[in-house]
Amino acid sequence: MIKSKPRPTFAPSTQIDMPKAKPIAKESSTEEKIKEAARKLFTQKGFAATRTRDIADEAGINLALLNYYFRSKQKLFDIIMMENFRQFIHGISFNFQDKTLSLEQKIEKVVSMYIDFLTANPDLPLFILTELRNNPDQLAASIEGEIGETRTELFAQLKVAHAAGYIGIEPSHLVANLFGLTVFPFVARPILQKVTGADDTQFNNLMQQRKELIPIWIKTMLQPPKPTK
Amino acid sequence: MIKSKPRPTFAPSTQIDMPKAKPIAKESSTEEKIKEAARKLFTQKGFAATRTRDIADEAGINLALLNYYFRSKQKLFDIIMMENFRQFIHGISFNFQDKTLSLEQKIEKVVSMYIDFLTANPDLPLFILTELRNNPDQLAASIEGEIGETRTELFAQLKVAHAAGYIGIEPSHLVANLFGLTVFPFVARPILQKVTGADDTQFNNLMQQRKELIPIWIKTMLQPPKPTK
DNA sequence: GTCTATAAAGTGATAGAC
DNA sequence: GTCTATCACTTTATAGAC
Repeated sequence: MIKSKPRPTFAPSTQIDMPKAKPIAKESSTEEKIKEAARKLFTQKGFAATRTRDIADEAGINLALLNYYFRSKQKLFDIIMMENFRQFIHGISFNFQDKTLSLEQKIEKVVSMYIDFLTANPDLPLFILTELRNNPDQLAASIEGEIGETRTELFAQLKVAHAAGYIGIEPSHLVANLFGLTVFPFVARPILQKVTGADDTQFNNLMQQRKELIPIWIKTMLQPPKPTK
Repeated sequence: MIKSKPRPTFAPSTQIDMPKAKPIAKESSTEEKIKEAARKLFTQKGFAATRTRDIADEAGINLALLNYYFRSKQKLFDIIMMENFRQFIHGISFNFQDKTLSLEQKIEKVVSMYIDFLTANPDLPLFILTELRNNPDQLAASIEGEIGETRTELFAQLKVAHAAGYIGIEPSHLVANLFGLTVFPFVARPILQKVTGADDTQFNNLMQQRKELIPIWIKTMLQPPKPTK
């Protein structure tokens, strides 16, 4: 049972469909099959290198159906892009908003959660970084909407803490280091495996180790400068 | 004075032209203009999103000339790709082969040189990472040729040093951290600027600071575990 | 060497039958 | 809702004049 979807002659091109609550949870509808195929290919190869025909083949349906459901390649991409991006930053937002956790605890949680997430979605960060460079402003609003308040507040707190000498690192460097240490290995995975000679299993083991190691390294950076003895 | 270039009917498609020593250094020949235009567009937008017409326009010449000189979009791309990649890893190779430097000194030099290099070529790392994911094996040989011996040797030394307890970090993590801390900020620059609120000048200042900071952080990681007192 | 014109193939999107 | 057939346009590449 699939809902009918009228095709507007002039769809407002700026509007992006938000994911709707599905009335039937388990059934993999045609619309959903197309979206999953599109997510796979767009995330792996990017917008320009992905052919709509390949998406249709991957979904096991006809090319015409793709346009029937999503009207255009661009609109389908916008939906995937938005969902990928929300997923990518949701974990940060979620953990950093938890006021019962100390800064160290927040870092531990975010690192651990992110390493699991990236292990399961290895192509996502490079996709985000690439397409975000192509649409510098499209996602400004998206970032604000998802983590705007938390970001502003947390960043202000960190700046105060640094100015007062409680932490020995500027917040900008802290953010760069936290995500550099956590995300970069997944982005540079092919090079790293080549350089270190690690196979897939060894690589995953190394990433698991980093759940413990990164918070230790970050904590050291956080320590205020020692008083000259 | 531009050299004539016969067009073979069946060019071996796997062969990639190596950069040749130019007899005339200063003159910007048509061939060179095309290459520079191609480098700019390919590096910014990737292979699939770049049109040969755009390259021709950017170079100020006709589309037919591009094919006259480089035979096909793919061959032109292969040349740019190879040159970009060699440039990207040359600095590492160069500094790590200098046997008069200690490990700490090598790290200082590589970080400093790389931050200047990435500041001048901000689009290069994302290009390398993206296109390298698309051609996993094409560059395996290239890495080996450029830094193969040095890599093997240095990595073996680090493993011995770690096993003997002289350094407190596994070599794989050291490599991941060194390049994560150095390269990642440039790759994630749009996000970082949004999150930290830094403008372009402030961003560049932060990167300059990291020339001093990253070696300090890395040195801390290198320290062997303290004996339990 | 450089151009204009055009071939040849690819690609997004639609019409219309069922 | 789903399909086949096809249009309209883009893009790479070549032919041939100068």
